[in-house]
Amino acid sequence: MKKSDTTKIAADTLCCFPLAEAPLSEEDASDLAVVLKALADPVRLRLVSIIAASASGEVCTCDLPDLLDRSQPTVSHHLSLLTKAGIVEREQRGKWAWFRLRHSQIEAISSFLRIS
Amino acid sequence: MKKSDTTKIAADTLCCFPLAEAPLSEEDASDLAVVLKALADPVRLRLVSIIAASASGEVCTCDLPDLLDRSQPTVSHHLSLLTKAGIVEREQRGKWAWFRLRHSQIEAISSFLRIS
DNA sequence: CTGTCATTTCGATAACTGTCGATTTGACAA
DNA sequence: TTGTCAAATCGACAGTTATCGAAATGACAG
Repeated sequence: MKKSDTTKIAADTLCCFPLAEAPLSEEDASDLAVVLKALADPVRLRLVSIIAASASGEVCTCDLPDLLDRSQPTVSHHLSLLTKAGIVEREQRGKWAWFRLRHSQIEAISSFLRIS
Repeated sequence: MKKSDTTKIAADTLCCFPLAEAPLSEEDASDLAVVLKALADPVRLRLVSIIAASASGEVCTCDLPDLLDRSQPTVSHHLSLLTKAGIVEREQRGKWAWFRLRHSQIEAISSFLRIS
């Protein structure tokens, strides 16, 4: 995959190299680590679970600083990482931005780990 | 869960709070992040894939510095993190230590993320 | 075009993480 | 008990990451 494509990191790696099939190359491992690192943070896990658990499946950025007890720039930073990792997607609607999960990417991670 | 139990971090959290069910508490999110962080590193991903892909399902520590191109203390450090996160388990056999995956923990992570 | 308000970017700082050489600990054989 | 070799811990350092206030950018209404 191209290193320059930052919007769907490792999507093709996830789909093509199940964990148990063969030892990962250094490059594939690095790509995958980017996606997993995006999830492996308490604030981002809460962020993802807030979106996942919301009735409408989407959340307005404007509510997140309060819900997460973090400043607005910090929330923006975490949303940016999740977006780059392809885990959430952003939609501008009127004055505010809304985020929803990219279920396919989360499912891809889940499948990748399904080795038992 | 008890913070002091470092050998099976978040195993009960993983089993009981699927991602989409409700927003994670700060504490649950921190516990989960520990497990995901253990996976979210290129060296540790390669380590896990090497074990998963091995015919016998286990690997001798003695081979790992060469396979991973890292020093013995560095490999030991990564193995320690994976063990604390409950992702691998260690068995002393004669002079060497062998590691195998704890499939249940990896499957737990996989299930936790299965929200689609 | 201008003002307002949401969001990102910048800059700085503290905390965390990966890495390795050196040392210590630990298991086993004789 | 002692010697040998594997593995963990220690100490140090470089690179990364989370965080926030301040400033810049961007979207929208009038």
